[in-house]
Amino acid sequence: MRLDNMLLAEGVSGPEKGGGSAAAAAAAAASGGSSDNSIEHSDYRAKLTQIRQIYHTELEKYEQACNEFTTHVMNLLREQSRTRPISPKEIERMVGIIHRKFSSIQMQLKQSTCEAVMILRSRFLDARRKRRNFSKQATEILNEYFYSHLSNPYPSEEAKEELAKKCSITVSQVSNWFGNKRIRYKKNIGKFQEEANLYAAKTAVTAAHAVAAAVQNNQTNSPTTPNSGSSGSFNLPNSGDMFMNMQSLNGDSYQGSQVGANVQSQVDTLRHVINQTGGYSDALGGGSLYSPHNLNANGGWQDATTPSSVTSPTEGPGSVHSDTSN
DNA sequence: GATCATGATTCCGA
DNA sequence: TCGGAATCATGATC
Repeated sequence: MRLDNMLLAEGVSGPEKGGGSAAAAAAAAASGGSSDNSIEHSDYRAKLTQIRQIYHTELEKYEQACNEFTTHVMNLLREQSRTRPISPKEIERMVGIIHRKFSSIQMQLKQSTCEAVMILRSRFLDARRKRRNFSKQATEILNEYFYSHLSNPYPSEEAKEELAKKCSITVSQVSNWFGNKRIRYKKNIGKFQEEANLYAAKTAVTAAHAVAAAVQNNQTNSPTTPNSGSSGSFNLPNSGDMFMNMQSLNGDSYQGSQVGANVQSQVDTLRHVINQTGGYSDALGGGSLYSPHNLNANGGWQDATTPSSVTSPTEGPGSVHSDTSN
């Protein structure tokens, strides 16, 4: 029954018209539905049609053989009935045996056809074989998210869905991408530095605006806010202190508020820009402009299992930022 | 065709 | 179940 269903689903058995179209549609869906696969899909359909033809030919042959053999046995029994009495029940039993034998052969045929289809599918539709690079836009969106959430590059389910929608890929592809990105970034931070610079610079203006707005907002709400001497402008030469100020802003004045949450992610980017402007030297960086400050001593991401808004990304063991104000 | 980049899969541990 | 790590398989570039 399962074999029948599968063959039906694959378009091997069932009505001839449109045979394999469902499978071809599945193929299109599996490979992202891009039109550049149409040649391969037609190839797939051709092979499927070939399997279908062989299956039907063999099936017909078996049915014919079954009928012929049944007739032959019936004739033999008829001849034997001249010498000994043969009951209709015996004839029925013999026919039953023959049909069972042939149906088991048919089952084998179905099984091997299924196998052939599975092999065909794996060969043509295996995602690994059909790997396609994401579009430039998709990669940019993913990278922007990654580098702007560097302190905690673990998007929530909602964020993954949002990214998937934006990039026209699946949620699992987003998960794969972040999995690969995290591990490759961690393995070779130096290699990704340039990329990080690019995306950090891209979002720097936004970050600056967000932080400036936050600072202004903070000043409006509490005029006696400490560490707010620069009035919203960035004091790059002393960026270590400035970052502490931002930490203070984020942690003290805006903790728990929506603004604070937004600023937090922007801060990651901004910190990077600060590093790039030469105002921040990293003792652990080994000459690296973009220091792996978000990785803890064990090589894991800081706060990997806790929301980034709860703990400061630069706090904790191994942080070289924590006491620069002294 | 060698090499690198990258998306997907698998295995394993927490 | 999720994420890290290793690996595979394919695409892109030279």
